[in-house]
Amino acid sequence: MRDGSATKRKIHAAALALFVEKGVAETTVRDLAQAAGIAEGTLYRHYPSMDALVRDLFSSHYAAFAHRLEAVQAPRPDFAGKLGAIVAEFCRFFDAEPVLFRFLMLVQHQALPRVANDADNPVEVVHRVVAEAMDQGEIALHPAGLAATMVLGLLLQPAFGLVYGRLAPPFSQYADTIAAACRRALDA
Amino acid sequence: MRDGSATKRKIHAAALALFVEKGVAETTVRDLAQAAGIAEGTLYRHYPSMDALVRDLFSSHYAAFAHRLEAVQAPRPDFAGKLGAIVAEFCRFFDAEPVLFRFLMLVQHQALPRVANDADNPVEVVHRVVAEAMDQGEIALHPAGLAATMVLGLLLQPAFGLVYGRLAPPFSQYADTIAAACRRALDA
Amino acid sequence: MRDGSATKRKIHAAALALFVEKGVAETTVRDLAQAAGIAEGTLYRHYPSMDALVRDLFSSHYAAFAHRLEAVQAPRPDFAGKLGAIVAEFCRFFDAEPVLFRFLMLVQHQALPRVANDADNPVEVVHRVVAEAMDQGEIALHPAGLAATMVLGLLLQPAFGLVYGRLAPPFSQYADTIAAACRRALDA
Amino acid sequence: MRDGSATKRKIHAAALALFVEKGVAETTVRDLAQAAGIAEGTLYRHYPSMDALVRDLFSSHYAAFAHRLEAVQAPRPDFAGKLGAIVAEFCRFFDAEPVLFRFLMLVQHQALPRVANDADNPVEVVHRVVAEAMDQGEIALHPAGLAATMVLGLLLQPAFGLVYGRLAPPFSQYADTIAAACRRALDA
DNA sequence: AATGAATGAGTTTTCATTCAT
DNA sequence: TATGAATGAAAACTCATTCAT
Repeated sequence: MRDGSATKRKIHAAALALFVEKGVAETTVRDLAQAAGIAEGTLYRHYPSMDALVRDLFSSHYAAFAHRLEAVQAPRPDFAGKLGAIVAEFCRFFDAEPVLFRFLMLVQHQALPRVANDADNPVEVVHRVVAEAMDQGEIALHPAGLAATMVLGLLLQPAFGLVYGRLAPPFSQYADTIAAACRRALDA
Repeated sequence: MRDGSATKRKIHAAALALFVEKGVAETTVRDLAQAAGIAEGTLYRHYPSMDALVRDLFSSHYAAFAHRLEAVQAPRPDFAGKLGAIVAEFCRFFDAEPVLFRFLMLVQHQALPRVANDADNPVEVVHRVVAEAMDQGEIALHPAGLAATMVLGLLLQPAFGLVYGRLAPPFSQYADTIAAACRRALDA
Repeated sequence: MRDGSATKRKIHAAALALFVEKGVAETTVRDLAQAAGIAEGTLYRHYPSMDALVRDLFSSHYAAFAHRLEAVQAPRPDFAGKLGAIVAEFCRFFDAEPVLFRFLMLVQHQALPRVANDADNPVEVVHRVVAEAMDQGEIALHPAGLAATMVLGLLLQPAFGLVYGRLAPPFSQYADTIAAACRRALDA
Repeated sequence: MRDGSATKRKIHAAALALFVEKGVAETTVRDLAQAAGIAEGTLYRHYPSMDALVRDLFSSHYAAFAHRLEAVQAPRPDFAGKLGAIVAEFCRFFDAEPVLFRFLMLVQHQALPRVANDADNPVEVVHRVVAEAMDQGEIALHPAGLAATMVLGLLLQPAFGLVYGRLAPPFSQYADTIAAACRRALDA
C-alpha cells in the first residue's frame, strides 16, 4: 500500500463507530486496531496519540458542520428562513451520518479540553444568527445567550431522543415542527 | 446519600468535584484518595469498586431529584402549574448544588451503561407530565415524545449554557422566561 | 511489608548491577523487576520513571562521593596531603563498591542531561583543590583546567584499566604510585 | 569508510552527529533518516542493521586511527619521540574531526559489546609503545599496564575536558605540555 | 537503489484492586 | 475501619525491520 490515505479512512470509520458504541475513554488502541484491521503501531504513523485522533476527528468534522450551517443560513434574508435552514441541515446531517453526529454530540460535552469558541463552531453560528435577529427586532428580547441556548436545546434534545429511542427516526420528519416551536419560543 | 460516616462524605464530595472537573473515566482512585484525604484502600471499605461509587452516586441523586420533581408538580392542578414547578425546581437545584447537578448531566450522557427508564427518573417525570397534558388537551398534539423532549431541551441546554459561561448565573433568574418559552413552544 | 524501604534497597541493588552489567539503556523495567524480585508496577511506587531512578541513583551517590572527597582532603594542610587523600579515597571507594563506582563512571559520560557543575561533584572538588595549589605556588602553572584534568585522567583511566582487566585489582595497591605520578606530572 | 555513495556519506555524517549529540542507544532509525535526508528503509540498503552501522563506523575509524598512531610513532627511534608523535596525532585528530573523535570515545566505554583487543586498536598501540620503553629502560618500572594507562588518562581526560568546556580549544595547544607531563609521570 | 507505510514484538507506564499491618 | 505498599493485567506507545511499489 503506497498511499496511507486508505488506512486513514479505515481508522476514521472504526474510531467513530467504537467511540459511539462504547465511549471514547473506553475505546482502546487494541479495539481500534482490530476494528480497523490494522496493527496497533500503525495508528501512530497517522496520529501521534489516541487523544490526537479524537481531537482531530472532532474538530475537523465540527468545523465542517459549522461551515455547512453557515452556508445554508447565509443566503436567507430573514430569521425565519435562516432558522429553517439551520434546523433542516441539522436534521439532514443526523439522518445522513448518525454515527458521526452522535460522536460530535458525545465529545462536545466531554472531558476534552474545552473546544475553542471559534467561528468554526456550530454553536457559535446559532448564537450569531439569533443575536442578529434580536438586534434586528425579528424576535423578542431575551437575556444575552438565553435565546440561542433555547434554540440549541430544541434541536439537540430531540437528537438525544432519537439516540435513546424516545423518538422515532428519521429526524427530518420533525424539522418543521421544531423550527415552528423555536419561532414560538422566541416570540418571533 | 443520606447517611454517611465522615469518610463517606469526604469521598462523595471529592468524587463529585473530580468527576465534574476532569471526567469520570479520567478520575483515578489515586486522585480520589488524595482529594478526599484518605488512603487508596479506604475507598474499598465503603464501595466494592470505583464503578459502584459512580453508579451509587448517580442513581441515588438522580432518583432523589426525580422524587423532588414529582413532589413539586403533583399538587399543581394544571399543566402550567406543573411546568412552572418543574422548571423552578430544576433551577433551584442547579443553583444550590451546581457540582452535583453537573455530575448528573455529565453521567447521563456517558460513562454509565444506559440508565434504566425507571420511574425514579427526572426525564420520565417530565415525559409523564407532558403526556398527561397532551391527553387532557392542555397543549397541542405533537409526535410521541417530541413535546417532552423539547421541554427538556429548553431546560437542559440553558444549564449547559451556564456551565460553559454563555449564560450568567443564577439559573433561577431565567425560570419564568423558560417556563413561558416552554408553554409557547408547546402551544399550551 | 509495611515499610517500602526494603523494596527500595532491592531496587537500588538490582539496578546498579544491571546497569553495570548490560548498560543503562539496555536495562528494561522487566529485567529490573525480575532481578529485584518485585512486580513491574512496583517500581513506579518508588520512582516516577526508569529515568528518574537512574538520575536519582547517580546524583545521590555522586554527591555523596564528592562529600567524602571533600571531607578527606579538607583537613590536609598542603597539596601533597590533599592529593594523597583524594587518590586514596578514590581507590578505597573503587575497591569497596566496584559496582557502584562503575555505575558512576558509566553514567558520567552518558546521554544523561549533563550533570550540573555543582560543588556536589567529585570532578569539581579535584578542580578546586588543584586550582588552589596553583594559586599557592605549590605546583607549576598550567593552562586553566589542564592540571586538574590530568589528575583526573591519572585516576580514572587506571580505574577503567581495572574494569577492563588491563590492571590487576585491588586499586588501592596503586594509590601511592598514582599520587606520585600526579605530583610529578604537575611539577609539584 | 573510505568509499561511499553520496547516500552512505550522508548516513555517516548524520549518524555521528546524532550519536554524539544524544547517545547511540537514544538515536532511532527515524532520527537518522530524518537527519540524513533519506527514507527509513534506505538505511537497510547499506547496512543490515542499525547495530552494524555503529559497529562499522566505530571499528573502521578506530582501526584507521590505530594505524595512524602506529605510522607516526614507528619511525621515531626513542620513547620521547614516539610519545610526542602519539600525543600530537591525538590532538590533531581531535581538532580535525571532533565529532568523530567524540564518537569513538563515547562508544569505547559503552554500547558496543567490548571491543576486541586487536592490534588495530589505539589503546593497544600505546600499551605496546610504553611496554617497549619500559623493556628498554627508557622509563621507570611500573606495574604491568599502569604506565600505559596513565599515558592514556593524560590524553583522554583533557579530551573530555574540551568536550565539557573545562578546557579551551584547540587541543593541539596542549600537546607539548601533555607530552612533557607524561614523561615526568613515567619518570622517563 | 530508494521509498515510506505497515508491522508486531517489546517497552514503559497506569491503575483498580488486594492484603498485610 | 484505615492504611499504603504491592500487585499484575492491561493500557499506550516505540521502533527496528520488512516489503510492496
